[in-house]
Amino acid sequence: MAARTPVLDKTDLFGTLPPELLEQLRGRTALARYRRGDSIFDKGDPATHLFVVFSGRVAIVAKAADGRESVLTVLGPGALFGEMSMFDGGVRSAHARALTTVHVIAVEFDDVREVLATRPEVLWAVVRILARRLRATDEALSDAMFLDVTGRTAKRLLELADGEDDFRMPLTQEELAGMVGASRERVNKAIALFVKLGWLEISGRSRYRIVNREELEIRATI
Amino acid sequence: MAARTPVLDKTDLFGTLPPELLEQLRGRTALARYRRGDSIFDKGDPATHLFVVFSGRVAIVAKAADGRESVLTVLGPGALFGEMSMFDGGVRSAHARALTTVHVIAVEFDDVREVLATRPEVLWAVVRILARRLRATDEALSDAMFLDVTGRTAKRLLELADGEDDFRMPLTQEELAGMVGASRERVNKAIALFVKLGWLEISGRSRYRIVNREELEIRATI
DNA sequence: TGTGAAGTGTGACGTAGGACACATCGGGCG
DNA sequence: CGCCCGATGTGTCCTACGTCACACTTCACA
Repeated sequence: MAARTPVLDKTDLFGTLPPELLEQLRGRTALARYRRGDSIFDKGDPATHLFVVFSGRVAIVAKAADGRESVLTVLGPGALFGEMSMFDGGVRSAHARALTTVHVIAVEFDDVREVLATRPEVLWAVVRILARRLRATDEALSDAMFLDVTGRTAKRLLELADGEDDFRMPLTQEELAGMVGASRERVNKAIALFVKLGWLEISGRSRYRIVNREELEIRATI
Repeated sequence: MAARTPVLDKTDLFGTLPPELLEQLRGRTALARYRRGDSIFDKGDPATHLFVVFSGRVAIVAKAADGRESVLTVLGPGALFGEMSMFDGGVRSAHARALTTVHVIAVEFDDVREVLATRPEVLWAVVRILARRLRATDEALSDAMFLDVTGRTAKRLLELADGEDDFRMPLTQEELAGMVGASRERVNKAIALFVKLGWLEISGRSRYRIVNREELEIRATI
């Protein structure tokens, strides 16, 4: 897996690093592989590494006492995760789980800290990442307050489509429901509605096609 | 208002600054005063300053298209706000409103950027602040998914009490409802329930007293 | 010290969405 | 190639919560 660097240096965090530092860091990374459903870390675990998704999809998940789950984000190649505990707690604040077969690059906190100590201006990248994420969460919170399940489902679908019209749904409806903050059945009915309205088409189990993006976007606003 | 520095240097952000830089910064700050209900900034406004609460309480508010409001946070003396747009957008992403008569210290982004350019390690403080806030928002999001209105009300009450048993409610029930993400009437009924159960006492319009913190905490978890 | 507007308390009723129960479908593995 | 299990689709019923409607309280200010 020698082609690891191209992913690392397209990362928001490490992309700004001067080549020699990036090279130094690369020498210390490890590549790990997980299958669908595997836990990468659990809430409460002591944290020592941050991760960059190399291939596949990872979900960050919060769990309620009674076992219900809420998917906070879905991450694809290039995305950084697990870095939060480097800055505050030291223990993981949520669960990370493989949604597909994934390869993740693991970097030790200490190695990153070393780089940050040498080049504190790299912290600008960290700050930008956190700020962006904070906005996203704030928006999700507003959505939870202001939109109904159908609206939230439309919104999450558009997010997962990621600008494409044809896309592969990386989540089961159960997991999507966790993201939307509703029951699986409700979300299913919302999707069925979009199909009936002719805004969305589904073929096979996970090939989705957005037919009327306009209307979906409007429904995601009201 | 010469006593401005003591507040500034107890701030997470500026507290770590070496005295001479703090002094330099202090010379460039402005103090502004707002009355209850005044807007400090609105969503979409171009942003040029960050603020530190000197006295009083400030609410950060999201607004829906139809006018409904959700209070994202309530901030007291020493709290930093309005700094987000320094790191990404450049426009304000939410509304800030005075809950009481407040004094805020305003600092120009450019002045802060200057300090950060000289001392990039101050960014550690920024990162810590953002990380903490991100956790808080993530938790609020989980709460919105997993807890019922009564549970969320209990939780927000405990937060607003801020560790004290006797406290002054800085919000109207309307605003508290915005924080909880429910209707004013429901929240009122939740509070009435806590009073009936003997967990809480209310005197006057806004003097609250937590009688049974234990039970409230349990109810805020289920 | 009285008065009104803003804030609070509480019931009646309607509805979005959760829980449950099942039918059906699809694709991965033997 | 077929079998089986997890994922999806859909109806029925029930509950938590929103909306509306109105009485009561507080306190700011005249």
